[in-house]
Amino acid sequence: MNTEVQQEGEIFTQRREKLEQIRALGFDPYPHKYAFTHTLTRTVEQFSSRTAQELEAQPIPLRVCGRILTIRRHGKASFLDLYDGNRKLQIYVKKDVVGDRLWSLFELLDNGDVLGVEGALFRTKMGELTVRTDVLTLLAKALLPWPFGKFQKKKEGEGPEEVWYSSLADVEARYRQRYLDLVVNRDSREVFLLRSKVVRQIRRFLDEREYIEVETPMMQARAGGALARPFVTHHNALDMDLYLRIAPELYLKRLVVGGLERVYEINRNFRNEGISTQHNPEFTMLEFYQAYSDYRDLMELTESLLTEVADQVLGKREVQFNGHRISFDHWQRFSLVEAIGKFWGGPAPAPTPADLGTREGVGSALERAQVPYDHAASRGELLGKLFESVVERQLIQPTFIYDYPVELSPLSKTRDEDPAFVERFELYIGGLEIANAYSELNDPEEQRERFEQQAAARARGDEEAHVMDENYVTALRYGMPPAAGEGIGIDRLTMVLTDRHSIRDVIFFPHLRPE
RNA sequence: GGGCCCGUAGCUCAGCUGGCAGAGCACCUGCCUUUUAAGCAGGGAGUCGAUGGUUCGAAUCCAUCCGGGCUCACCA
Repeated sequence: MNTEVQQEGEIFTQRREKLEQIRALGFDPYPHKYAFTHTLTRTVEQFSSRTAQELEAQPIPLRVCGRILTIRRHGKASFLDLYDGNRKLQIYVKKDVVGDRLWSLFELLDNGDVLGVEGALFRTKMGELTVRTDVLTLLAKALLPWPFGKFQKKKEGEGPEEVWYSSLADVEARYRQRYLDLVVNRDSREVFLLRSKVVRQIRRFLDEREYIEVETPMMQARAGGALARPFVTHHNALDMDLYLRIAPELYLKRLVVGGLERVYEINRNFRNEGISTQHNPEFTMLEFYQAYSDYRDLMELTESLLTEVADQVLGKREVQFNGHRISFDHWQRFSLVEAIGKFWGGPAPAPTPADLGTREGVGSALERAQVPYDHAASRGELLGKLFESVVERQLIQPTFIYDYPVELSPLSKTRDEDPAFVERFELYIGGLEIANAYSELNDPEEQRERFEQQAAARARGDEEAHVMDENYVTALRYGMPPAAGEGIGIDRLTMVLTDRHSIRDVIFFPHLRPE
């Protein structure tokens, strides 16, 4: 949309003239506060069962406020609807009652204006709960028109009986002018209210288990803890480049070394990579660490956590996502190698664990699945590639995939039975990667070697390889208790719980303009 | 970055085999003191994303650019 054209437009000019007329009448179009007695939502919910007779016998005086949705003018008496983003309430304004001066003000009101109304409840002939206005107060004049659409009575069922349908459909406008979207698209508001509840329930769950919430640096001298390209910024006084963090992991584990045995952080990570319906350059991650535990404990914890979140936030354990019915009562677990065989979609027969035991075997499976791959890559890297292309999108029901190749996991502890693999799992729901967790590598010398291998990969041109972090190795040399840690993508989890298919629909202000 | 699609009134869109720029909602004026998608009567509103080209004539055809959506690749 072109904001300049809109602001030079006819409606804007008309409304500015009305604003001047309002001032000329002696009203402040932008007063400081309004002492309401009831929210619109509370008014509707509390008094919706009162009959006309009850309201007449026992008048309920109140002051309410909200945004004007529509005005139905009838000469010397009019109706308007106020809206608080949740419920709307009808207001009746009668010239005889409010007097000439307030009536003149009323005549200068438009939809979108924020209004306070003092009066008493009654029911109209048609039975609608309505405030009969004694005093009306303009609380904020809207100079630009709101894209309110039509409204429609909802049929039988849950939720408010009326639903407003927005005429704001343009996707870019919905993101750029989220404030409009939040008011006119009821669904949008509900997504963000639900997201807030998800975060609150996660905090409650972890707090109940003796976790403490912490904050670690967003700007780091080395961007570690994940395999991704960072954003670079510059500190002028120190004259040094700093990186926006790609993960808080290495700092959280330093805290575990420091005796904070259960820590979590819910905060932003920044990754300088592609933008898609599943990726925003900044995204919110829950990351938590639990000492004296391994990744299997975290699988249990994750099941409990997400089941409780579903219970508390949705009130049920089933959710519709992308045309699938997802149940938080049925959790599956497969090793990565197992999953490749089970979900194999290429020509029969599916590769067996033995087939996948060699680099050549994995390479031939990739060829049969017609997946192009780097022939210089190691077996573990090829396994990861094969898993992503063959299995990932098929993981609709909550599924843990465990035991990842060591090459892909420089911070994870290897399995005792097979050091080519690490104790790591990822959780998939609805085809989305929701969580990533592992038993933390706490052997400082092995960690140092892993970093060196990553440094070698980086030297070969892999920009996403992990950087060496001597300082972190030093922390491990003081002895980190055995621990397991996990990251859960809050944005993606919200997508699943709200049936949104773009990450932009669960972030208030998503990044919009790619290069 | 590749592929496909889109950009016309404040909003949602039609018009696109070239020939006076349209509809609904919103807005303005008038009437209307229990309406509720209020009603009735009248009216205003556009750099057709931008630039260049073809043409007697371009919203329409061509090229380039800008912005957006979906999708593939990389990533969580």
